Amino acid sequence: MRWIVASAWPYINAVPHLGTLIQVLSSDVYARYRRKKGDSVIFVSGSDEHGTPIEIEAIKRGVSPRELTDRMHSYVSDLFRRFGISYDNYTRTESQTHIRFVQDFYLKVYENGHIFEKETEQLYCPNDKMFLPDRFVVGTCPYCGYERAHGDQCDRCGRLLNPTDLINPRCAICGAEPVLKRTKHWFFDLPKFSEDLRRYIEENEQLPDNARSMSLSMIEDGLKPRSITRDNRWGIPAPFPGAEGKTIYVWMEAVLGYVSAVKEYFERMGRPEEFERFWRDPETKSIYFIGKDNIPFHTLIFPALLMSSEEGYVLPYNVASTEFLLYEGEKFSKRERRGIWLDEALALLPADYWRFYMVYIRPETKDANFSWDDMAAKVNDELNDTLGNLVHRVLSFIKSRYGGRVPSGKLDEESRQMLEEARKIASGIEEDLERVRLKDALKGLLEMARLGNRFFNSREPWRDIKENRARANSTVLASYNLLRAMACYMHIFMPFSAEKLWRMMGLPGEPSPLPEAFDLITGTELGDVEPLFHKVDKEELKKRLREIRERGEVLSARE
RNA sequence: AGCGGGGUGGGGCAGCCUGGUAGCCCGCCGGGCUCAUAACCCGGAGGUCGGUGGUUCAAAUCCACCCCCCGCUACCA
Repeated sequence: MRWIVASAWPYINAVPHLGTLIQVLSSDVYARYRRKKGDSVIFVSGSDEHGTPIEIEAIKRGVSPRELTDRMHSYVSDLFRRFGISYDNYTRTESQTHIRFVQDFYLKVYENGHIFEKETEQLYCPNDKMFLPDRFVVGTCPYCGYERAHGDQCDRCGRLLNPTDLINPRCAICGAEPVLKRTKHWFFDLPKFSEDLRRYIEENEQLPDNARSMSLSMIEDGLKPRSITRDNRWGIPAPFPGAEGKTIYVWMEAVLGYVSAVKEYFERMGRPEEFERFWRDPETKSIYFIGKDNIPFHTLIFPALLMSSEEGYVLPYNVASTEFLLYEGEKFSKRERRGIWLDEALALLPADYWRFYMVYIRPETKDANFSWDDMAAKVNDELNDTLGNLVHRVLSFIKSRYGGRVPSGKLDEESRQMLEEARKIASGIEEDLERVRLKDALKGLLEMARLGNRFFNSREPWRDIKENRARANSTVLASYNLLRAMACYMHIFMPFSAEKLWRMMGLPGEPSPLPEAFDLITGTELGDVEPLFHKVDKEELKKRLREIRERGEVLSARE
């Protein structure tokens, strides 16, 4: 089976925080699972680097947008690599392949008659010489009198606004008074696809309920044409006749990155024809990991765009969306330095600790909360004590009582039953992964560890070793093989630790594919054994985080 | 305001779609073990499932209304 696995493209005007990691990590777990099942997987994402906020950030720093995004792209790529994200291609919207692809794509859609132009009036800053997105106009709220209301919404009274409603409107960048100016834009005729979209959503029952209900109700309410051009300078030039000086709206081009990134990957591999095999084979399945705010883009706009190109691209098979992540009960806020940014996270703890905890609290049904108390509790009590300690007690037992060599011989009935039980838990893990219930899947791994602890306790091999060697052998052999299976599943969630465990167990290469996870191994010579995890001290971590910020040790701390 | 999600023992969550007297992890209390990172295992106390009303032999689970929290509302990305 062929799979395209993707995560939403992070907008790289700043270093991403832990909330962004949720999607990236979820998609990685899923991609790793599919590969370990033996599927053919291409896993892509990239930096979303066009648009007004980046242009402004660049002005603020006195560099060109391209210089800024060059730097950020390589910084962010490296962070993802260090988090163990196994992208086949993490690219960027400035990639030549992407730019050309987007232009060709929209020209095709244009020729197919799904794009029309329309004149509108918009606020323009004569000083910065640019049209201002609603968000970039500030002024006094006509309802509550709040003086720092934004053009789209008043942050104090919450009312939705039009930028022209504001009293005394100002450009958010320079403070000058904007003027109304006529401008022409190109629109995608989304409503035309309403019926096809409805059918698509209704027929794809694997789409999650939240995505389905939200999408169908939007169709019910009536879709509107979506503008695909902007008056930005920093972006992909719109290819339409008469659209000189216009660029493609970032959202409308970034979603096409899912296609162009695969194309780029295979071109680089020297097998361009594989691209067609992935994207045009109706059997190929694609899955997108996103936050719930992106649902309409992935269940409505993106599929409609793919339909409108008439190129036979496969529509999204699944859209795995999550709720939001809060930090100590509040929203992440860069301005108030509330949250944890990815480079800080890696300076605090190894990637696997974050991978473990982030999947553990993945906001699958409701907003989740990051708290230091909870994080320390989960890492210490579950990852370290339950899982880490099982590994250590079994391996060090083999070291001290068996000279580091796993016994060979036969498993007795009780040992076989234990492994049978583990196999059941493992198939539960796979079921959960199939249904993209990553949280439960991870808990299955802990359940295996509990099973192992229970087994080891009740069998008391430290007693048998003196009186009943054969029974002790069976206990140890079964426990060792349980660890081996666990390493295979752990590899999906915590790749670094799983590989380390594999080495400590004296096994060659990487943890095996899932179908081989329970093949019985005997007689192995262990490698060096040391604790797989250690406990964390939340006060220490918080102190360390303050230090990192005070000293500006990482980029996000200096931004 | 509209739309979507949530409100379950001290904390964190599952169950609700496919109704049958509540499950998991942590914490707490008591016990066991000593191979292990003061780790592990066993037992126990503790909730009537936001509120009200309804459907039903039976509701956390279905329906209605209400209260509270969060997110989105399509030119922020």
